Amino acid sequence: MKVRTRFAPSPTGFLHIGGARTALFAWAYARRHGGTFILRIEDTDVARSTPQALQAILDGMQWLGLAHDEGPFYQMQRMPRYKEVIAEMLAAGKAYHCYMSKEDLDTLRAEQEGRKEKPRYDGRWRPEPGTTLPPPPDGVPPVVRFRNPQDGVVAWDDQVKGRIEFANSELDDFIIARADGTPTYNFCVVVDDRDMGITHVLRGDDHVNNTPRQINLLQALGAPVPHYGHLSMILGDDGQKLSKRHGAVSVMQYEEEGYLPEAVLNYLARLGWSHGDEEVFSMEQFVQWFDFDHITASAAQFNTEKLNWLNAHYLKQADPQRLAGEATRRLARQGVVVAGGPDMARVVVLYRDRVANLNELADAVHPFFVAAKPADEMRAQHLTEPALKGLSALRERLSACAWQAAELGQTVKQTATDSGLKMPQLAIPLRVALLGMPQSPSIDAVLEVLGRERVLARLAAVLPG
RNA sequence: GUCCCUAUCGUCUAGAGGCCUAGGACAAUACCCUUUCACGGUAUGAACCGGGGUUCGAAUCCCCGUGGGGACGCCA
Repeated sequence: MKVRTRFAPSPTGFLHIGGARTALFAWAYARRHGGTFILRIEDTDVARSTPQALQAILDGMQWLGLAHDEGPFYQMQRMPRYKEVIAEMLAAGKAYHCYMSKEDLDTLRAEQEGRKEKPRYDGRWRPEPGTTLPPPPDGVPPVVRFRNPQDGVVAWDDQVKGRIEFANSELDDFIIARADGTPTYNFCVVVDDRDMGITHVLRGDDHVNNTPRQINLLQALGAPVPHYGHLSMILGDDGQKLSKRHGAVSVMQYEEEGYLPEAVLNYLARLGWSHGDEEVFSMEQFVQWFDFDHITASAAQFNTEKLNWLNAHYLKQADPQRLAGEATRRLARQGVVVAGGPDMARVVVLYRDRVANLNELADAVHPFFVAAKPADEMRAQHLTEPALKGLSALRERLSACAWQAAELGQTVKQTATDSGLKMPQLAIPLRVALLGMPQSPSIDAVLEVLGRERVLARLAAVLPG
């Protein structure tokens, strides 16, 4: 059987970290088995769905590189199909019209809750042999309810949680079409999963309770039941549940914050799934290893520090041209133009193993392109009389020195000695003069990359006279 | 309230009855490297929710508690 998985977000918000992980796992499973990964947009909640949200989801998927093989399919475009199936079910007696009003339903629920019972529909319009239904009231458009089995259990072997059973007596005859004729979620999912030939459904474990209903529906339709795997939720850094109000952010926010997609992907893969002690791996490797046996059944807390570590790791080995492009773009957003400055790819190599994200990289690289006037305090502390003397001597030698790291380092060292200064007593003021800060990568590399012209000019700017 | 899920270091996890004196990673701490700051390296501390079973033997299996989460919509 050819594997077919799907990711089925509803466009009512951005793609958050939990959704991204679900998509990643479904994608990886399809890839792993040479199957098909399908994107389906569950946009039947017209009131809450927005084109912006849809775009945000598409952007997020693209940034992560989770390409779908089929779709996107839109449920709103499949209405005729749903109505067709509803008509079939009605005709076959697998579903029926229910004329109970919303108000009556609410009272029923209130009563049940008052009696500390699980609120559910009492089946008053369910046709049963031997009972006669009241005549349908005039002018009340009915909903369509699924005739759910009343006895026995629904069970499935969940790919991540193991066997799960529900007694049919716990379920009620849920609505599959509203009074206005539009189909409801559980029904659309079932028709789609069937029509699209989905073999493996991977989704958040908030859907566990929908699964028995969907299985019953599938069986009533005579459709095969796919394998289900319910992924536990991802909690925030503080262990709290993620919500719009609290901590839930778009995957695109990670892009903004300077994370590399491969770091986010690696982190997400490892959050709730494992392959022995492996921590750092490529998506190619992940796809080869991915299986359902090693998905964690319990909720996982998001850990930004570990993501940061992974991001720093991928930054260290990222291609300089790529990093240069990112740094340039991020600087441009701050209105900083890098054209005419030193070679960005070389500057970036100086910093890629010292920063944790692309924004830090852009900040670190900034002073190479914009000469920062050292603050007065910094001047007073570092650009002292003897230091300036040393810098002056150094400037002279630098104007003639061969422009190559080893040579430059030697020159600085020699100048320090000749000026009666210890290395840091000259190198730190030099950093302050050049970059406006007392710390930097090794001074010879900084000099080399900055270039003679700029070095001499920046030294001149701090030297008296 | 009812039903369902879940429980190993602070965090992510390894562990499918003896390989466990419970392993790895992040974080923490210490030291080393670096005549700057980082990076890096080495080392250390740190956990099987509780109680009952089953078994020669249980972190692993079963039951009961407890904690955490989810669902109970003419939302998805």
